Order: sequence, then structure tokens, then C-alpha cells
Amino acid sequence: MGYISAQSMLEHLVENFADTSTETKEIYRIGDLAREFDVSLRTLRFYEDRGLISPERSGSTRLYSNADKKRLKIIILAKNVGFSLIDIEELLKVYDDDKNEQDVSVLVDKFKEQFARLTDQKNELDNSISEISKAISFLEGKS
Amino acid sequence: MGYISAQSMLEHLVENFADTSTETKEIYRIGDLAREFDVSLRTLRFYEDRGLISPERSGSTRLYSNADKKRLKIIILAKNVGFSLIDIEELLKVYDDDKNEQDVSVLVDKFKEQFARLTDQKNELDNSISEISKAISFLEGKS
DNA sequence: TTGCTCCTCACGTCACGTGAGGTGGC
DNA sequence: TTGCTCCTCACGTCACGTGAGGTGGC
Repeated sequence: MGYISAQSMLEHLVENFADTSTETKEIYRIGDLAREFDVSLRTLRFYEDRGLISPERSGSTRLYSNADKKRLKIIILAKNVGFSLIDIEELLKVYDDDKNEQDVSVLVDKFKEQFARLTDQKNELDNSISEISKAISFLEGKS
Repeated sequence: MGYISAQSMLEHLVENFADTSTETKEIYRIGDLAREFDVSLRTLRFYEDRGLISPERSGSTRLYSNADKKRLKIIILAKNVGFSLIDIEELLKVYDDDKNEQDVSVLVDKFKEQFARLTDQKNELDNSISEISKAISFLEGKS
């Protein structure tokens, strides 16, 4: 099959997973995107502080393009699966420096690592749930 | 069956769940307890700052009694099942103000609330795991 | 004029981690 | 003297939340 860049893979990925409103505009204000992705204004400003996204300005007001919105979709998907902002910065670096096919395997590796972290967390959570269940039946059995 | 106080229930609970070393001493130093409960010195000092535990001192060195150790067992069990330090403060209040049987149901309620929080977290985690699994098979299928 | 939305600081949160710099008894 | 363990600040972390105080266009 044909060559697929990491960049277009990420774009297809978020198209499949972050299927939000179908409203098509050219320019978005911060409130539009905050509503659409269900995050706070502070969150979007914070991501900008962290260098993850850099919207244009009209005076002091931020203006987000469709490219910014695609970028934000990637950020939100990555956040939803528990990537840290540092991780997301690296993902976006792959997205931006789209030079060769190796990037794709780097991408797969990063997602697999995150999958491993999530399953570790799940095991810890399951242990906590089992411990608290035992505690509750102990407390109820004695009352 | 006979009346069982919230205080003794908490003690029995941690006896069952936090069965650590059986070494019996009268006095523990901070390093002893840190090793036994697998937490840092900083953590024990922080819990003291937060008013959760108040060991004696010999000069500047902290000396923990067996009662302090029991108390710490409760703290560690509660931490392991995800209670916040604020929650733990309230649990310890029940442990200290051991006046009537109502406390026991308060205790059960707090544990059940925490159980609900944990299952919510588990659902979120399961969603994240499912999302990232789909993402990985998407990425692998296209490479 | 009133609302709505936008803006920039800047401190607060949560549970500690991580040095820096120093003391005390074997 | 060297190690080991203990101590007290006090800033850093992570991803924002939460005001305070102010601007700009319908």
C-alpha cells in the first residue's frame, strides 16, 4: 500500500475519534473551541503558554484557524487517553516535522507506551477497589 | 451482637488489611515507619504538617509510639484506597471523637462514597483504554 | 447603558519531590 | 574522621481553577 505520513495518520485518527460538531467555519474564537471540545478558556490559554498551539490575534483576541482546530483535536484526543502535556508536545513535534516513515513507528510506540501506563493504572485501581470492597463488607458485617 | 465503636472498627480494619511487619517495638523513628509502610520521610513529615499525626520529639528527632503507628496504618490504608488527605482528616476525627454508634454508619458512608468515586475513575480509565486501543489498531493497520 | 465575550496577571491547589545546608550519636 | 540518620526551610511539579481588574463591539 502507499506511503502514509505520520501527519496524515494523526489527522485521520482524530477525524475518526474526535468527531465533534460538523459546523464549518474559517475562524474560531476561544469560546467557540472551548464549547466544542468541552474545556475551559483557561485550558486553551494554558496550552498556548505551553507552546502547543499558537492562534493568530486580532488586537488581543485570539483567532483560531481550521489548522489550529485540527491541532487542538490531536491535543484533546491525546489528553483523553492520558498523555501528559510533555508527551503531547512530542506528538505534535512528530506532527510538525513530518519528514519520513520512521515517524509512524515512533507514533505507534508512544501510543503503546501510554497503553501500558493505562493498564498499570487500571491494575492499581482494581486493587484499590478490591481493598475498599473488603473494607466495606467488614464494616457492614460488624455494625 | 455487642456494641462496637468506630474506633475499634477502624483498628480491626487496619489489622486485617495493613498486615505489615510483626516486629514489636515501643518506639519508632521516622525511618523505621517509612520503611515499614513504604513511604518517604517527606511524606511522614508532610502528614505531620497537615495535622494527621503528632509524634513526640527527643530534641528535634521524631519518636513514634505504637498508637502513632496504628494511626499511620489507618492513614496508609485510606490513602491506598484513594481517599484525599482532607477525607483522611475526617476519618481520623471519627477515630478520635469516638462517642456514639452513629459514627460507624458515617464511616460506612464515607467508604461507600469513595467506592463510588473509584468506580467512576475506573469507567473513565476503561474509556481511555478503549480509545487508545482503537487508536493503536488504526495506526498499525495503516502502517 | 447593559450584557456578553474577551484579555492579562498572579496566587491557589494537591501531595508530596528534591535539593541546600546543617546537627548528633555510634 | 567517616557514615548514617535525622532535621528545617523553601522552591518545584502538574494541569489547570479562580478571582481581580479591565477592554471592546453589538
